[in-house]
This record gives sequence, structure tokens and C-alpha cells, in this order.
Amino acid sequence: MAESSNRIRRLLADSIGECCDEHVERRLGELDSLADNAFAEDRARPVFAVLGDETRYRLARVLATAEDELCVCELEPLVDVSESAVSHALSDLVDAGLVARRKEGNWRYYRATDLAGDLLQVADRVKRDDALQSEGEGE
Amino acid sequence: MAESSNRIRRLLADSIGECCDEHVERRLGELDSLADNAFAEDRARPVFAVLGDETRYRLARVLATAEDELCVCELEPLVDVSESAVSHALSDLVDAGLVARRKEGNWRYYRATDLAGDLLQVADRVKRDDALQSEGEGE
DNA sequence: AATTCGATTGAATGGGAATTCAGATAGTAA
DNA sequence: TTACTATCTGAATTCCCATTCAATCGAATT
Repeated sequence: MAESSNRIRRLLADSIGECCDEHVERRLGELDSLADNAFAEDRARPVFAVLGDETRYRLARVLATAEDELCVCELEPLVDVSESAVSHALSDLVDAGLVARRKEGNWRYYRATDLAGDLLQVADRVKRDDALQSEGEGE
Repeated sequence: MAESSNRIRRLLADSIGECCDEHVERRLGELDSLADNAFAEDRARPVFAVLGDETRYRLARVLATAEDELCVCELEPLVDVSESAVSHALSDLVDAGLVARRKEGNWRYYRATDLAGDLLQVADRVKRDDALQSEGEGE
């Protein structure tokens, strides 16, 4: 705390020439409220964590691409893990709201939700922009 | 392979009453091309994996909320890890195209890219829909 | 009711990733 | 050039999570 506010003091001094206690206090207040706003809603992270795993990502991708429901036995051959792992992965996807489940007899059908489709679409779309953005930096 | 196509045979038999070899072959073909399409672009997964980590997620969230560049010494107090870990996390975010870096003297300024902002926005927006979607399932 | 089938669950384990530690680097100041 | 600053890097360690194994479930069939 004392350490970091010293750095911020020097940072302010560097950027605005002069820096008094008042400046430091104000900046610290700004950062505090920024953190409050940023962390007000933090239920989004599990969604990213779920999609970050290869198995779950592939299942979500297939289901979103299919735009239709698929049975577990149709999904299983598409990922290189055991039947049990597929079941675990699909459960995680359901819990995260990325996939919906329907039961019919012994079969379980899974379908991607809009959330999954939208997230994958955004991640695909902006990937090129990303490359453009990092080109400019003179490292 | 033989195992899974047997299941698919039974699945088809269950859903369309009758099922011959031709049906099985066609369905297997459909699933194959589905997988080809789904896995054509797979560079999106690392982005999710990066955002799935708590430290990186918080940094990205703060930077996106700030809508302005922040110095490392301003970010560090907001996450409960060492200075080194913050540096590692920021590097990962830059590599994933979620954050851009600018150097000025001894200071390093970081800013969220559009990709980060868009992904976080989508993840936040659709979270309510998700809750609605999973309400309907009679588990 | 016994068996088979598709799928799920829970516990244990192995592998990988996040953190830290120690040292390095580049820029600044004396 | 010497010291100091803010940040980064790489190696080592710790910790978590994805997978598997085994057992189980509900539904259907005999």
C-alpha cells in the first residue's frame, strides 16, 4: 500500500510535472471506484474458463456450428477423450449456460445456446483486428 | 469407431423407425463435414483460456472498464498477486490480443483492445438469457 | 426382476499452468 | 559510471483441474 502509492506519486509527478498529496489521493480514489465498477459483475469469468478447455471448446464449437441438437454418441467420436470425459465436459458447458440439454428415452441431446454462438462469433470476428492492433507497437 | 457407429445406427433406428447401412453412412458423412467446418478456425480458444484465469480476467476487466490506459503500478494493487505475476499476466493478455502495450520511459501503459471489450460485453449481456434458457428444462 | 443400454457421477491421479523467486534489462538520475 | 527505477524474464515450485476408472443411474427390453 505505502509502496504502491509512492510509485503512483512518482508516476503523477512524471506525467503532470508537479504532484502534491492531493493529486495522489484523488488518483487513488479514481482507481478504487474503477475497481468497484469493474468487479461489480464477475460472473462472466467461468464462461471463459469453460470455453478455454480444448475438449469443451470443441464440443461447443461443433454444437454451435451444427445449429441443431446432437446426441452424446454423435459428439463423442469428435473429441479424443473417454465417454466419461465427454459427459463431464457437457455438464460443465450446461452449468455455464453455453449448452442446453434435452432427455428422450436413453438418449441425451445437446444444443448450443445463443451465448455460446455469440461468444464464438465475436472471438472469430475480432481476431484479425487484433493482429492489426499489435502491428503498430514499436517494441 | 465400430462401437460408435453402432450407437449411431441405434439412434437413427430410434428416431426414424427404420435404419439401413445407407442411413448410417450418410449421417457419419454429415458429422464428418460438420467437424471439418467447426474446427476450420481454432485460434479463438486461447483467447478464452487467457480470460478464464482470475488474475488476467481482473486485469482485462479493469482495463476495459477504464477505457483508458493504465500503468502497471496502478494495476498491481488491484490484483492479489506478486509484481512478477502481474507482468506475466499482462504479457499473456498482450499475446492473446486482448491488451495493447505502450512504453514511455520506465513506465509501461496498458490498454484493453476492442476484442477484450466486445467479449466482456457479450459475456455480460447474455448471462440473463442463459438463466432463462436453463429454467425451462425439466431435469 | 433381470439384463442391457446410454449416460452420468464421484474419487483418485497425473499433467500443466499460475505463482513466486532470483536475476536480468532498459531507461533515468546523480 | 554508478546507482536506482520500473518492469520483465526464466526456472522452480506449487497447486489446480481434466481425465480416467469404477460404480451407478434411469429407461427400455426380455
